[in-house]
Amino acid sequence: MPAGRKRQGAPIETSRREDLLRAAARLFVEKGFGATTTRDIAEAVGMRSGSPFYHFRSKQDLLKAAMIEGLETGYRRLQAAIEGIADPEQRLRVMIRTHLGNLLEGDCQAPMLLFETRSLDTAGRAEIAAVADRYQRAWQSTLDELAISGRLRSSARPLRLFLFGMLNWSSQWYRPDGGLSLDEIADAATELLLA
Amino acid sequence: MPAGRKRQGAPIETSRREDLLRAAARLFVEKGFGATTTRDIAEAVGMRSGSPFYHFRSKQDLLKAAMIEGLETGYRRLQAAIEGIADPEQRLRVMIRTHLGNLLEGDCQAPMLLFETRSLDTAGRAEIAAVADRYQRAWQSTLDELAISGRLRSSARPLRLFLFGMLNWSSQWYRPDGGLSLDEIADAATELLLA
DNA sequence: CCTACCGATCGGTAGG
DNA sequence: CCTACCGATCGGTAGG
Repeated sequence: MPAGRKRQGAPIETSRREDLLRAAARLFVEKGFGATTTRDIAEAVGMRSGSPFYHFRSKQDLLKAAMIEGLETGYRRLQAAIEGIADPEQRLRVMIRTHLGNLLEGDCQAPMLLFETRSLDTAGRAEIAAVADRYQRAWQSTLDELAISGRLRSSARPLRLFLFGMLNWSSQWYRPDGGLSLDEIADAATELLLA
Repeated sequence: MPAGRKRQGAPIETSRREDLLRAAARLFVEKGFGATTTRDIAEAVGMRSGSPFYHFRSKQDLLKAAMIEGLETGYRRLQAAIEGIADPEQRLRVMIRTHLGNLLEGDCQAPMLLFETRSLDTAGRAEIAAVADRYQRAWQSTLDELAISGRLRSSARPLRLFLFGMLNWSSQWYRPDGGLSLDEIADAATELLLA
């Protein structure tokens, strides 16, 4: 039986809701949305089976909330990282490194975004797409800037998609102890793109 | 009610088993393994709920069989496509194009391989990894050949991983009517890698 | 491959 | 947030 249950009232644990979001993200990535039960999630944070529904209306709602929170965190980090960087080459390098950080150092919310959008219902998918669009626009504008001044290796259309492929796929093979640091990966990807 | 059920004995439908494999692959990609029921799969080929278990011992078994079949088909196509191509640059180009074909023109078995290995049990995962290894080795040897003669843009370690990222990620954005053909994607990816 | 069925599990709720 | 619970669904099986 879970020994970690605490009395209420201790001000040290403010946000059980966020505990649920993080546990859900991790489990959805590990086992998939369909194979994760709301009981798994409850148990992961030391709750009883019915209690997640005090915080979220449904399992779908939990998925959607975790995704939106992940996207907004990632976007905030990206904006903070590139603030004030005028040179587009340097800005791209920082964006790539930050994106890898979002993906590989976070709490699984970014990988979940990549591989569980199919589990969202139609309404949720539209909501996510709107938030994701902001993230994409930041990239497109930096890439456009580089393309205009001829500093990209190729201005062909699929370049941005190739870049996201390279970076996002790393969530499938990256291991923290794998002998390849995030900085090294970021540098190699940047070099491949720049002329 | 499904109108498509047929009497047995007509020699035209030999392989109900393969129908199941194809339907399962498509559904696993669309909804995920956990969210797909064996009833969904049965219905997709016009069977009753219990009948898939005449062909496969379990849902896990169905997943494993579909993956192994997909891998072997893909490997056969790759070998057939590069047979007799001596120039490694041209060979790489053909491999890339063939891989995209496996991924985007097949019957969903390749995309399933990319995104549902987590749903396999440990034994199945090991079995798949062994078959997948053969596929990877074909790539590595061509890339090595190019690296030695200095024809790769970068000989850094993550290059093969970047390449698979670019290609595999296309299963997330490619649309047959999207104005970008498989040949164009393949050419763009090849150019990005070659010096 | 169908019929008929079982035990287990799951998302979700009422009431406190 | 827990207790206690419900209806529905699911993977799988026996017997033909």
